[in-house]
Amino acid sequence: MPRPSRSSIEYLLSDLNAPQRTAVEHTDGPLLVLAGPGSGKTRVITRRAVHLALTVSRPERILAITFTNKAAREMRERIDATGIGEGMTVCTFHALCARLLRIHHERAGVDRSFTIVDRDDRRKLLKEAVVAVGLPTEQWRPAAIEPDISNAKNAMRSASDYSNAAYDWRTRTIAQIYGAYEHLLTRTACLDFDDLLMRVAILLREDVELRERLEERYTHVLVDEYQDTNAAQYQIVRLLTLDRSNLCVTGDPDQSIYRWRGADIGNILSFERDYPNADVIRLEQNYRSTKRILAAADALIAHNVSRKIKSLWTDNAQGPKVSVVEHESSVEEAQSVAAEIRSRIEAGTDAGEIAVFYRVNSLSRGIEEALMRAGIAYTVARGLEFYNRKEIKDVLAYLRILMNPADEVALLRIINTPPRGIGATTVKRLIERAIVEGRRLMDILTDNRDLSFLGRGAAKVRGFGELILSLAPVLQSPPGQAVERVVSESGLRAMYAEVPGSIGESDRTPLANINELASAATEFQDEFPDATVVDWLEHTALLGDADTMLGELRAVTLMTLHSAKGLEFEEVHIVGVEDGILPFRREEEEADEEEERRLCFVGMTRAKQRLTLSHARYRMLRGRTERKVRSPFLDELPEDAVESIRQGAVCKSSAPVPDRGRLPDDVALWENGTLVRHPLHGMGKIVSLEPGARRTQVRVLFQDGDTRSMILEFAPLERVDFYEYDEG
DNA sequence: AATATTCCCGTTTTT
DNA sequence: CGGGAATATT
Repeated sequence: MPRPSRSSIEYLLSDLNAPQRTAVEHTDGPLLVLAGPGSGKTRVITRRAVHLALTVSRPERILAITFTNKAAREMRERIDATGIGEGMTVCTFHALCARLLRIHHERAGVDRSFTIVDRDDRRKLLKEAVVAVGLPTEQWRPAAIEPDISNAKNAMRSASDYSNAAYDWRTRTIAQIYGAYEHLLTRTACLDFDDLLMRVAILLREDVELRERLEERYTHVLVDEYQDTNAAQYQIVRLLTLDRSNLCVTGDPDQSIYRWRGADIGNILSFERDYPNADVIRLEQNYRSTKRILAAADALIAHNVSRKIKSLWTDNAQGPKVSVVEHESSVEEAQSVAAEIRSRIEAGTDAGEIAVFYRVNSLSRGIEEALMRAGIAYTVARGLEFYNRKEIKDVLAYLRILMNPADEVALLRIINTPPRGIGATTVKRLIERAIVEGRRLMDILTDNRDLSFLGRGAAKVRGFGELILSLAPVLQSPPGQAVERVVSESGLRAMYAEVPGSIGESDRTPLANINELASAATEFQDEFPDATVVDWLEHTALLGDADTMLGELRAVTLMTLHSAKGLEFEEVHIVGVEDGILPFRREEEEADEEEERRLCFVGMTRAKQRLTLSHARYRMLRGRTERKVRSPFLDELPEDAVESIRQGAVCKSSAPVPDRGRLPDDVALWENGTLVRHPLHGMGKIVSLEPGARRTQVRVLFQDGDTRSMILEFAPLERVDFYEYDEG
């Protein structure tokens, strides 16, 4: 370990302001860092970790916990860059818990080979639980009960706790389902995301010896985004720092936007009560936004009551006023945003520095259409991501079943994928047999016993059992090779080789995705040479959506206000700032006004230079045009930082948007082989053309060798003549 | 077993 | 309006 040299510590502190420096140099006892947006929080937390490692502790004895993989990775990289991070534990809550449960599975009472199930699988199991309890799944939809059970777990309430506290018909029924669900999880040796936290919280509470051992190991614990911790996470943190209290939490109550997921803003608000001798440091200088943007955001959030007062300030320029724009309709709003973006790009702003935020995903469609028409490249950061793709889940299911033979969800997923003639009836018989004999489904398949009760299906099932047995050794090989073998020997590769790939914006074929998964596994094994398949599976299970979406494309980014947290852009447009949308309100329900205000605050503070909030008088929602009223939040913004505009002004002053939303007149002449030019991809040739009701899907082979599919009505394609093509 | 059709439902989603 | 899932159809 390098000695704490004077120069390296000087270096750590050199570019920090006074409160940042105090936070970094603080070494003993509880510390709360209230960090406003853009105040250099990540810098502080990483420097602090390194500083501790250099002075009063050692890297191996420091634990830094984040919420997202992205944050963990970022912190890890920054720490590594100092050369002093080796051996430090930097990970997400969930990764930490998964690791602890894997190591201490016996004490925790979980199967050593447990599988971590994602939301889809959880819903499948929930559905099965509803059926098991004998209730109709239409009335007790898994998606509707899921939050109840998830919240219960986040609050560390077991099925029996829940049952005891049940107060009406609905909660009593859910208690039953919860019980059945837990039973299923145990039988299939699965844990959901919430279990990871709850189990560890309980383990630490009950197992004093283990708790003491862990606290002994980690002299200092750092927790990022503390405002988003739930009860289980609170317990874990608390129990890890019970004696020493060397706990540093950073966060911002004003950016707590996950209450609906169990986050308890009270955890950060009452930190000083929980840790009476806590020091509190406020990071109030903002390095991101202009004075006006900050003033507007600050005035908005000042309307909240449950918060800790901060006085945000910045040395940055005054900047242009924040625009509040009223439009007649949502269509005009979208067009106006597109026009504004276009002129900003023409003026030299990098498209990747521009973002459009909205409260609900359904608002993205209109924006997308307008951007398409204007020929502006964009990406939508949406929920459906890589690891949720069917083909990916198929591959992973094979590995899961090899690791955890009790994993019925995985087994049922692949028993007939690729199709091997094992139909619904056969599966049903197998399940019945498993229940009757009280054995695992998998054992019946692989025990090589009499399968004659299956009739015609017997041979197929036996074949499948043999396939699984023959694949078993891949668990011993490195992840990359394991994936490779599974993909080829299961027949998945052959199966997906024939699928042409989904039509739509994504040009990735399932096969390409599978290959990418294989290379991801190989990369993983290169990075961690000792890693097993089990390690890699765990890694993938804990990898979220947000991790894959961050493409470094030079495109305008569209995303929800929630996913905007932690990011920053030169120019931000927030659309649909209307009562009922932001703040969001459901019928018969009250809006959580303070949380919605925080959400708006988060969105506004993402902007560095320019910020526009817009609303429309009429908006098409769920196929109906609704009358909309501007959000009350808009009236909370200070007049001197804001400029209110009625739709006309902006639209007229900016250049008209070229309307590409129509087919070219000579579309009848467009056919396979037609030569085209695309502003981004250059010359190409149409290789397929499928007219649809509203859209004509074309695939174009470009000169760079790539084939891309696009919508003829919207794509900025130009027809070119043969001789031009030769020259180009 | 794969495809067509109808029906239902509708926030946000770090892991 | 549009996606997903459950059902109907060949």
